[in-house]
Amino acid sequence: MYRTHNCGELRLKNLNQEVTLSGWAQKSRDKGFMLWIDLRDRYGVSQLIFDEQRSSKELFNKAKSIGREFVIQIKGKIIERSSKNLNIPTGEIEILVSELNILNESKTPPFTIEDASDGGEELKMKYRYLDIRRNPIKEKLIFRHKVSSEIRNYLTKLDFIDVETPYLIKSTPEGARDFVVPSRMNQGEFYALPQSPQTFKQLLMVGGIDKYFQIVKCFRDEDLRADRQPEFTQIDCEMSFVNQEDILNTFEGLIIHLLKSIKNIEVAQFPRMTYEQAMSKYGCDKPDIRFGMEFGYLNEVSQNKEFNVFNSAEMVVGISVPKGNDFTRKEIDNYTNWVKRPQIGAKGLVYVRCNEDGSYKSSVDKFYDQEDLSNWAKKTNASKGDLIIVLSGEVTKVRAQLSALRLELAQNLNLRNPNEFAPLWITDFPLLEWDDESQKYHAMHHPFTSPKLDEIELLESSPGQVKANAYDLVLNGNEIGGGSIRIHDKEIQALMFKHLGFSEIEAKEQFGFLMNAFEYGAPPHGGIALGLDRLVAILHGEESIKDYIAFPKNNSGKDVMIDAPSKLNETQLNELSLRLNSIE
RNA sequence: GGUCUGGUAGUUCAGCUGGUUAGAAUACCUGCCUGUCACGCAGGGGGUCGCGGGUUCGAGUCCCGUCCAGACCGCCA
Repeated sequence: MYRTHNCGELRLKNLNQEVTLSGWAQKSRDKGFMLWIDLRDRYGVSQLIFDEQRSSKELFNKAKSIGREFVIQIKGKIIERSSKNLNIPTGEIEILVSELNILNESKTPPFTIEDASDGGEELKMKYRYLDIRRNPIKEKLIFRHKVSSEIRNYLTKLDFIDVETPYLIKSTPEGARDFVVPSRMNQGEFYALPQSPQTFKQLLMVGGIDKYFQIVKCFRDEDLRADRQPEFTQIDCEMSFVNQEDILNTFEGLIIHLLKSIKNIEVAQFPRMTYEQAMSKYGCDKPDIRFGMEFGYLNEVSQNKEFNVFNSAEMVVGISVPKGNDFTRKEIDNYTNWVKRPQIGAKGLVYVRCNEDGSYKSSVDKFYDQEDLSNWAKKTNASKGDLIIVLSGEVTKVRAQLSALRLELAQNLNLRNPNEFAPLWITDFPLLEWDDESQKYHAMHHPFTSPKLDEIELLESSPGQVKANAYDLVLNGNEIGGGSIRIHDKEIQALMFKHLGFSEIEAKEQFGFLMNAFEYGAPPHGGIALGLDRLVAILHGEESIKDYIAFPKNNSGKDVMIDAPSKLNETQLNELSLRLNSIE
């Protein structure tokens, strides 16, 4: 037997018990006459003690030879410490070791296995298995498990069933780039890994599985970010005989359940906002509503004066920064430079200081009098002591710029409290989105999303105006899920494909199986997919999903630990009848 | 595809406007230490300054190229 107890559970009440423990030697403190080893396993740390008087010379010397991260097994007696450490749960006891067995030696690890490690990101990725031994990473994995098991509990209780869908499926040109897998048995042909099990879950609805869920890996061959990995996990759900309201309520309930069961936080009913409202109030479709700073539109009160920058702008829009009048000139200059970076792309910013005496001091005093500025303050809800920041330009650009600045300001003013959770629904997304590159409309959500039926005639005349029965779940400024009521009528589906620029033949080739299924009594249905990695990270108070994935990829999509992706040898290529263009 | 930041000891970093033998902390090794828990004290070993080229009497430092890492923009139905 390797162990009778784990390293985290022993307390004073276990005094005088004989125990066997196994684990890793985290650290030894050799005091000459006495030697302590911190023995660590998944559950905690227990202190082992060896000394000149109570331990045999042989045992004492063996203990001295133990290096960091040796795997050892010991037998010993629980004794009370004569100097206690109340910082750790096991700090009142220690184990007087009588037998020591080295199960495995270890090289000195390249970084310290401690809560605050000295290792850098890259190194820790390369030795991910050592990083996982550290509490912060280990706890994140455990936290993820808690979240996913609560999700299973909640959905199972509501009669959802977990159905697995295939990973080797068909490539489609819509949406993100597919990861592609060559077929050996069907030479020259390729599978694609799913970007989501979308069509399969709809087929399950046709199959009568009226409540489906799956916690499932999805794959997208696009560039990475802190919150984006090429393979990621979705909580994929679909329901039949439901309308949008049913779905929102069901999954609002899921988030409420998670916040309650995991964070012990009660949240009220989620606010709802249409896409149009969100874009107008916050300039983006995933607003962080933990703080205000809503957009104030200033065209009326700023144009037709002498200031040409604003006069020629399509949109003039500002936000009021609470207590922003405290900013120094230098801080404001820094924000000016910040918005001028190519990533933001603004030409500059106009600011108005709202002084405590009720007067205004702006960077455009030459063009605007106190009354003008007081109108700006009204529009942006600014009070004394605030700072109004105004940007101008094309609608889509200036919204994105001011939205980014709003988040940056809130971040710096500590208004984005990671322990506060502000979920909301964004509804009524546009059905279609114009794509400049391909010069055609494509589905904003996906091609199976149902249009608002009363707007369907607009598809011909002004396709950009048609709204969809589509919704996103937003948490603290992050999109953590999105879904829609699907089309279940083959005529409407055919109409959609037509408007997305598919010929009948193309539509049949790519989605014929779905349209066939719709010939056999497809129920009305809809669903949602939530990003598990993101949800877990945000619930844990972080934005980067990397540490919540046991073995993540780096910035360029590589796994530096196993060195993937890697080259195929000639034999493998031949088997697949693939030949590489010379890339060397 | 683009913008920016970084690459110096096992590790994390410092190294100014170019100038003796490239430093600190930590880790590692040795010795000492009668209750440590970030133990302490003394000593020691450890460097192709990412790589290639250039400028210069002289390059870790300046220039060009390149590779790698990270953040962001594009992209992500």
